[in-house]
Amino acid sequence: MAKPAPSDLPLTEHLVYLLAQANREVSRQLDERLRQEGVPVEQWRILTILSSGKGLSMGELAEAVLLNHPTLTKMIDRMVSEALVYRAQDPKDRRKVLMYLSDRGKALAKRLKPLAQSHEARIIQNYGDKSTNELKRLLGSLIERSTST
Amino acid sequence: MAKPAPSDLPLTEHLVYLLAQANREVSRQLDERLRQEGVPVEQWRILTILSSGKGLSMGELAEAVLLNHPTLTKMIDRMVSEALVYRAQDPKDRRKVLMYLSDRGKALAKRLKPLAQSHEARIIQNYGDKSTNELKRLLGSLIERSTST
DNA sequence: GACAAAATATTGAATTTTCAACTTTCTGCA
DNA sequence: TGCAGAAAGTTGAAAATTCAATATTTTGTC
Repeated sequence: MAKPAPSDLPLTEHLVYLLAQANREVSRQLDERLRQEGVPVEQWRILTILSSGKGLSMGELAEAVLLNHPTLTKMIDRMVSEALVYRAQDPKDRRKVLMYLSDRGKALAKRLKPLAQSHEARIIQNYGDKSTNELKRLLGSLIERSTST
Repeated sequence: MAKPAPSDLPLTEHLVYLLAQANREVSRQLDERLRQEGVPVEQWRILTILSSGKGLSMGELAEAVLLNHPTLTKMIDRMVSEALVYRAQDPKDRRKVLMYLSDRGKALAKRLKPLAQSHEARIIQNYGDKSTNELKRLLGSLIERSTST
């Protein structure tokens, strides 16, 4: 038998472990860059997604930035107190809160963009354009299958 | 130009985002299974890696299970109080602490094994053997490049 | 139209994680 | 040998996250 039975899979060969390890490492590298602006990766995601200018509800935002609702609420509280974002009530559905970037938030998002860009570029440079794209493709389709089922 | 400049990359196409998303989703699925034994994913990693029987120092363990030192110390404190693991001083280097599984820990690790195995099997079943292996290969080599530089 | 159930977001308490500082032991070198 | 600095692990306080419970608004149904 060439491959060990799945039950004998060492920790480091589980997909769930490899994903955690790769995520940790790559996030840490981005974090290092963002640190010069004092922004954690989660806030970078929030700032980036809100950059489109379209107001997002807390629910949509939580989903998009991969945070649970209460965690997001508190992170947004912090960002509001730093005047990076603001809340507005959705006129169509008054249960909803729509989030927008303030001018300060927009300016910060703009400063962050080249940092994230150079991070991505560095990965591509080290790892290869082809591998990177193939990896992204596989991750995308894994996510698609996972979140639907 | 077929591809947008990297600076225009939407959030969801950044590698760092795709990794976070895939990790979150796959970890959540494993977590669901482990929940029946009341074990968080991090403790599953600890129990699994210590299953070999070889004592690991806190430093080695932290590295292996992707946790910072103080976080690991406190998680081990909890596991010690549940009598799943125990500490022993390394006779070769008295600064070091070697961690081992107790009988209770070994029994728990044994019960967890099929849960993790069936999780992995389910991914392979949904996603395909070929894609899964290719994804693992790419993640492995990304990690290799990332952690060395 | 009224009311039960669902959807949205927040809150407060408890748990967990992180950061910086500390203790102990070991290593290298004068 | 003795001592300065490095390595390993822990600790306490502060910060962040999570869970369960709550408040408000909307939806669907009779």
